[in-house]
Amino acid sequence: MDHNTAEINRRLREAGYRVTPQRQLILDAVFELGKHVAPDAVYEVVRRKTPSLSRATVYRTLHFLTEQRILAMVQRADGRVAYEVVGSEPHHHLVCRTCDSFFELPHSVLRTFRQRMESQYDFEIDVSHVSFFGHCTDCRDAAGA
Amino acid sequence: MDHNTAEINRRLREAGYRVTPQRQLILDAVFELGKHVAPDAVYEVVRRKTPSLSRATVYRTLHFLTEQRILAMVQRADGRVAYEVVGSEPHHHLVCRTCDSFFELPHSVLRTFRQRMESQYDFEIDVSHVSFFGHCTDCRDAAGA
DNA sequence: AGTTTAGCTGCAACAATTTGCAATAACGGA
DNA sequence: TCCGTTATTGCAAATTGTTGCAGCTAAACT
Repeated sequence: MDHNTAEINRRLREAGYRVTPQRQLILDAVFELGKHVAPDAVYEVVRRKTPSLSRATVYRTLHFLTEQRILAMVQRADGRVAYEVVGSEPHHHLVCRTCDSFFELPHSVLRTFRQRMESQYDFEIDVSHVSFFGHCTDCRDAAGA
Repeated sequence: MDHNTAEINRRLREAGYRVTPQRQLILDAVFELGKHVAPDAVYEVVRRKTPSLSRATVYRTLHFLTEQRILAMVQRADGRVAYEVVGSEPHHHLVCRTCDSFFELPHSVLRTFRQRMESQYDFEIDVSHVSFFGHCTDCRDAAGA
């Protein structure tokens, strides 16, 4: 896991926020855990290093890092949310409502759509991550059988 | 509020489910409350008529009616879910992450996108309702000032 | 109308998430 | 390096959402 902590810390401080050990631990945990990380999974990881760190801090920090565009909030099929690190290239997901599996889509599939929304409605879609829900081949086959 | 209760009841019974007073009350409440209805708002309404009706039943019924495609689950900017009645024509929303306001989009904006996902990935997107998150004109102006 | 039976509800315990508040500590300036 | 300001944390309580289970009742059949 090779994220540029210094750069992120600089961004936060520049915006008037503080870089606390809790925030660093939580961000490290999300990096370590990879994609679609649930709040509880983060809590389990950070609590091993710092048992005093509270659940409330995990939730608040995940929200905070999302506001700062360091993390992206992703919606899971069951309605709960998960998080992942905002990479250099945005990408999107097709999430199966039945089996909860997901497929990645390149950003390009939304590029023209986004531009259209911006010119037509003057609304700037946050494309760091978009999830589409539906049903994958396998589950459709299983249901239709 | 002029929804065809008889037609919905028929559909449910035909599928082997029961039409209970609780389900009717809850569906009426969603109709009455309009768009993007939160579970708790439904609970508050139905509890006035039937105080014994439990929160669990509200949540379970909202899920159930969503599975039956009578309601659609919509994602709010804060990650929580809300519900609305599935109309004859699907539509979508642009939801502002800052002020939580939303704009309706006609289904046509996703028609070709959906077809592409189906032919390219064999994934059938559930288009009864899709939410895009981002920032509206006003909030962008306010932030950028 | 009475009986059956399987779907549905209420309760209560539990899990997940948010919030108020007092104590703490990051960080800029002396 | 110490200090003061104020963002941030931890705790505990409040909200919000889920689940197991035992009793209830809608719907079908007679």
